[in-house]
Amino acid sequence: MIEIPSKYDPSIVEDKWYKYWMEQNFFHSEPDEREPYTIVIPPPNVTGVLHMGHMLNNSIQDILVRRARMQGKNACWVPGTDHASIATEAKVVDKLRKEGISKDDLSRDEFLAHAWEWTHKHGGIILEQLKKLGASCDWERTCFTMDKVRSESVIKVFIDLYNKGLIYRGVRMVNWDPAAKTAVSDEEVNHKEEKSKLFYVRYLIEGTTDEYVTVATTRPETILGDTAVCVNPNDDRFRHLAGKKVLVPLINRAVPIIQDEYVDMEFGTGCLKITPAHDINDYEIGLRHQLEVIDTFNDDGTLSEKAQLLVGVDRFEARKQIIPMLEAAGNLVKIEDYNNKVGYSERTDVAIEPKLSAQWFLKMTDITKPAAAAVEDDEIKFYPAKFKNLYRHWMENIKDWCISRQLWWGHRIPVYYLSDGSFVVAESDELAVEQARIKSGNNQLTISDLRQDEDVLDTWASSWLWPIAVFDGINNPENKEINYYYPTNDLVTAPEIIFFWVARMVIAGYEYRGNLPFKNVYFTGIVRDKQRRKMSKSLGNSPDPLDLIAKYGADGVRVGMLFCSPAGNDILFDESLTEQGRNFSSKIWNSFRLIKGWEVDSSIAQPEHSRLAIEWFKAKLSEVIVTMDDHFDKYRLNDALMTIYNTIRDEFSGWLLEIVKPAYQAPVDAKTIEEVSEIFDEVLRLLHPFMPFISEEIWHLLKERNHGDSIMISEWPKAVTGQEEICEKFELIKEAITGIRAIRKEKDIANKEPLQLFIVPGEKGYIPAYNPVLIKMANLSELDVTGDEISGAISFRVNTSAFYIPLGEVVNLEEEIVKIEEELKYTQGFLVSVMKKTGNERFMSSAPAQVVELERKKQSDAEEKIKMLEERLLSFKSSLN
RNA sequence: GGGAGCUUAGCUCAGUUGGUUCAGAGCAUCUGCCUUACAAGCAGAGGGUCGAUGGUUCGAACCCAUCAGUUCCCA
Repeated sequence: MIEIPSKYDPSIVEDKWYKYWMEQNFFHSEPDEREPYTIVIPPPNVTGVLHMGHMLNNSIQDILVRRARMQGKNACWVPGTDHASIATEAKVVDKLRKEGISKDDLSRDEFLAHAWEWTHKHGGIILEQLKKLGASCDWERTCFTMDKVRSESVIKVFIDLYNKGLIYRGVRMVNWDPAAKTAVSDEEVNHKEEKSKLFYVRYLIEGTTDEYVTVATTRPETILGDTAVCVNPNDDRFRHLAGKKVLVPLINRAVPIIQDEYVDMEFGTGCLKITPAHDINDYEIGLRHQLEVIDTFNDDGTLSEKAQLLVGVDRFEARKQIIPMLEAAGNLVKIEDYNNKVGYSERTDVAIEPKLSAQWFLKMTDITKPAAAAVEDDEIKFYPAKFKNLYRHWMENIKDWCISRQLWWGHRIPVYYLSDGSFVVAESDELAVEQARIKSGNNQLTISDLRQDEDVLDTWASSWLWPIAVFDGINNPENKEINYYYPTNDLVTAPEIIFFWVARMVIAGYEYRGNLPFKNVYFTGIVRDKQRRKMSKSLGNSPDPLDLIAKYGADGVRVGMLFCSPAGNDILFDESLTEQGRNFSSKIWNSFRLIKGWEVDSSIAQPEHSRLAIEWFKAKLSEVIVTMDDHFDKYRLNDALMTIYNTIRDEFSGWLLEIVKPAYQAPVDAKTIEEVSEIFDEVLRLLHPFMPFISEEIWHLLKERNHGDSIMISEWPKAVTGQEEICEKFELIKEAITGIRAIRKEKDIANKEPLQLFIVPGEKGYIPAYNPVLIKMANLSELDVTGDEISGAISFRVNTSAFYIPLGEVVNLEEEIVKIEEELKYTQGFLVSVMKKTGNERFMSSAPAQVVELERKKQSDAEEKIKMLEERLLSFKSSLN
């Protein structure tokens, strides 16, 4: 026999089996006649490293994929990475800066060479880390959002949308990130409440020497770009100013006083300065009144030449410096404290500057319609469903999507400008030249006469195609793979990217496949620490997942994370959870060691108690399978895990193995060991999706397997129906055993010491056939069924049967009486509550028949039990006298 | 300001179309055990007016209203 180590060592076992699975090519999928089951990974940033959020998210995907595979489906989990334009570009810029190289000194191609070098060096580390977790991805299918196929897909889609008239170029107020020097989408702006100041500044009315209007502003540095002052036309206070002009402080530019209902008469002074270049509302007012737009900022957030003053000074520094200047000029009236909301860039965390610029937009109003309906009608199901509301709200308030970014790392916009400012849109330089020649009528045009748009596309403009593009469904819409694997089944992601990614994938799915991209979306929560703080590098509260795996095993970490994570709820992670996971591994391992250590004697017959226990456990297992399948169907993975956790710990180890366990150093019969091994096999299969490694290890040790066998391709167990009665009966035996254990503990009687048991059977609660189990588990020397009252015995009841353990003088009769009186009181109270219903005509007539039947049964049971208790009480009392 | 959600045991959460005295799980706590698989364990136990108030109903943790607290999203 193989030597079984007393401690389970996950590190050796996990590496061994992952290697085996890879060698056997178990993760790889090809289209065939089986039902497909597909998941595409939410591609992590190519240069990212694994964090706790990835651990949770990918554990869940692996659980789903592994179960589907065991169910006989053709499971395919496509891995890959995202080029993450802003994040990656920022990292590369940072790295170059540390080397003393400024991005501004590099050409586009030089910079991209650095970026690719960085990508090749750090790219894909995260995918290697996922292997440690046990992720059963089809690695042969690994994709990257900027590889050849995906890039071609993105460009093709841009051109297609442009040709459909859905993409347009427009000068708009965008969210400008002065650190990254790019526009970002509305979704990438976080608003934060801030304590700031409200500055009251007075503007001299032109043609007077001492008449002023006073405005209130939080951004005095933008005064230099003012092109009007605005009041509400209904505001009597300012009626006399109509048609006049004021002088902008410090620079004395004359600007008109205009009237617009936008102005809130209650706020500030009721008089608003208008800076169309630097505020979205001002911009719109400017459009209405045909105001001049003066952009006083550079791309990096410093003041530009047009500001005239403080040129080159950063916007925040300029705010500080302009105050004393205004004061000196006599324009500052007062300063108040004020709370306002400021937008910050999600990527760089600097304050967003509203800025006018030419950008590319995708019209969203029409193409979102099928996508909105799909979720609304539950064609795509969200788990938990509450996120439907969020999705609907966004869809209903959708704005055009700014898809251009002023970056180099990404998919360059396939727009080529001619010298006259017109442009063509084309997939390649060659095609662009061809089109440009037609457009201009000049056949001599070459690529050097064209200038390609400098901008790249928003990262999400590639990831929204992900479920299609990984199967090359954009470039080759009729290929075998896309037709087989698409639509995918489940998407596992975070609610925070429901707009960025989920919604847009649905939109793209309908636009390019005429079909949904996935059927179910499982939203995981955010991994937080015990104090509910988000896990982050800067807080240092995030453990390194690989350290955790090394310490507790991947299996331990997987279940540890899942223990506390119902769908959509944040998970409050604590290392004690992984500890619990590891302890569970240990428990399973020891159960295995126990049965493996038994000596088998094929000459002995199977004891009755073993037969009964095995019969029961098989029945129990059917119930467990039904429960687990139900949990899986509802995506309640933590409940499914909890079910198998309790089954293994309590039912399998605590009851089954304890019952069939032979006496010390005694052998076990062949039938029992055979059946228990089969049961163990089945239990391990139910466990496998959650704990792939230890289940595989024990599965192989359990019996002789062939090379190429694996639990991961074994069959997911199926339930047998009609097992309820066996389970119910067995629960009564457990109750009796527990009752005896409680007495042992109360009276301090060691388990070794055999006890006598007398039973006064009632209609329910005692089943003679199970005596062998009772005798073994309660360590009984004698079991007698009697009609007589037992004196000097301590008693308890299961249903209407009474159990007595004679203990002579130890027994305190009065205590027994008190105990019975309490039970009686409880049961009587119960009966009263039941009779309230059965005695109520309206209940009897209006409640469903099933409920009424149940109540009747409750009533008769309770009445019977009361009768029994009263009899006992009477006889106890008489023996007391 | 607009929208959505949440409030159940010390903690994290279940509680499926109202129907067992329905108040539940895991963890934590307490008690007793190193019982020859497992102390990373076993056997037991305690603990909640289901945020508050009112209403609907034969019946409410569940449905409705109001209030309080709290979280998130959007502007």
